[in-house]
Amino acid sequence: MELGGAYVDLRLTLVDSAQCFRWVEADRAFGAVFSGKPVWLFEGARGIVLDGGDCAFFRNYLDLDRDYDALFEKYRCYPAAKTAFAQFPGLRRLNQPPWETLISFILSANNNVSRIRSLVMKLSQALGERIDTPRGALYAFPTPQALAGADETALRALGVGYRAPFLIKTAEKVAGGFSLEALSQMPYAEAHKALVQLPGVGDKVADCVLLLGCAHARAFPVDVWVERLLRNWFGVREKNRRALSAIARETFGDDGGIVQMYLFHAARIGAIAL
DNA sequence: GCCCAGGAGATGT
DNA sequence: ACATCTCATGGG
Repeated sequence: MELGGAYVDLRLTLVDSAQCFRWVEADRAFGAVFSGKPVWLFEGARGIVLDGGDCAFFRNYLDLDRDYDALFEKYRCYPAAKTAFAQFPGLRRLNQPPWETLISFILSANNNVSRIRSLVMKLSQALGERIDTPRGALYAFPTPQALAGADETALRALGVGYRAPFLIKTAEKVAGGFSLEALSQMPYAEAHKALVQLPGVGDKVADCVLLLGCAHARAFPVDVWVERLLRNWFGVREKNRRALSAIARETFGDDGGIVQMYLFHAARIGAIAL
């Protein structure tokens, strides 16, 4: 089934941009499990082709109904942003399920991208349902119940280290009724305040979850790369990251988080100087 | 062997 | 409120 819409660079969007850590590549297609069903995405002659899964869901997942050309126009007055837009055509902000975004970014704290991906894969293989497809085996992301019931020692054996109790306690809260779905309906500030109540979730992880899992495009995560970038390209003087994020939200406004994604990736791979 | 990684939590001031 | 320490692990 063809999704249509603008050009999407699947490898960049699903893997290399480090928004998501659970897609596997096989035979020029990208596979994962959603709602218990295997899904493969690949680039066809007339746009993205979806094999399995719901068309409307993946149109939203890939943010296909957003006008990125209009967004580029809106923010091209910032030289760093203009450069990043030109470097990465086909990069989209993913709208992921909030649960897997939450757990993935708890794992991201003080960690590197290749290891985050390795941990997400190991978690899925250990605690998620296996589904065999013609292109190979896929594993579902562990459910809140599965993770809440996991043994801390077993999680540590997978390599998650000191984050093991964070994962279990947060999973217990979600399994116990903490509504992640409600976050997308709240104002940004209220949703952020609710998220940082969860163990292992600070300001930065909360912003990643809001931006990539809760449709809050104004959320502006500030990590080491974005901090340097804001100081050197935008002359921001604030000392701590909370203040930096607040200034960035005021500066960039409603779609600032999407700009952040381009800036982060450009900074991380060295495409723009810091 | 050392430094770093899409930081967060605990503690001390 | 703000600065400083510690926290596992393995990739580069």
